[in-house]
Amino acid sequence: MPYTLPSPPRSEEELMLRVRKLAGKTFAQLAADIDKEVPSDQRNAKGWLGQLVEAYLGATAGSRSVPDFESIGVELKTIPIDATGKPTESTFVCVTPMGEKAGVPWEDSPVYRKLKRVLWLPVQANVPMPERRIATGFLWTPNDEENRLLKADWDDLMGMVLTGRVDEISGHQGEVLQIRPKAANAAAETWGIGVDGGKVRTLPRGFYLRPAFTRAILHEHLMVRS
DNA sequence: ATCTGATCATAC
DNA sequence: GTATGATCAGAT
Repeated sequence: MPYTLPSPPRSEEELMLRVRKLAGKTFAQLAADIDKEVPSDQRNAKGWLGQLVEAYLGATAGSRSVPDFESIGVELKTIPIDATGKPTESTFVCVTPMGEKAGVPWEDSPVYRKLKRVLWLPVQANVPMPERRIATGFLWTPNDEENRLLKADWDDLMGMVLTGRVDEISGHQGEVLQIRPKAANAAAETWGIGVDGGKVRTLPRGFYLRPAFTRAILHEHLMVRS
């Protein structure tokens, strides 16, 4: 029986019913279910996996700046994990604000809002796309400690952005949250803040969660090895 | 083996 | 260019 693409979930419970149906499936199976083709070269289809899962679960946000499941305020994050359950990649959160929004307090920050309620969906990494399996997804809200760590990094990093030192930021900074390039290529430019407080052209960047942080989240919620 | 900086696709 | 979805690949 073919799977019909669902309307947006009306509750977290409804969403998690769909998530449970995904557990254990391969992307070959999932793609066949909803009549899509697995791309032959994932170097040219980096976002395909996430977009397929969005369609399957009834996400509607597209490229708009709203949660994937807008009506229930849930953000979907697929996360690649190796055979031991460790994330193999960092997790993109949002673009680093460098305009008027750069100075907002943590509770009003795009990082805080994005991570307020997340559906984590681990996906097997390091195997060909058709064979990659989806694991058990779970809902997450940062606990007090996680929130404290995130806020500390936000404050530190945005302090540099606000004082015109964005070009001095490297991916080494930040305990759980880092700032790295997020652009079509290294020649891309956006407006940032200069040392004199004026506007300067600079490379667009984004906030990413370090793998060690997401690994801890997975271990809190799932039974995984090492 | 891990991490940072760079990159790919698509919609608007 | 900005937003969404991420992974690639060279450096360490």
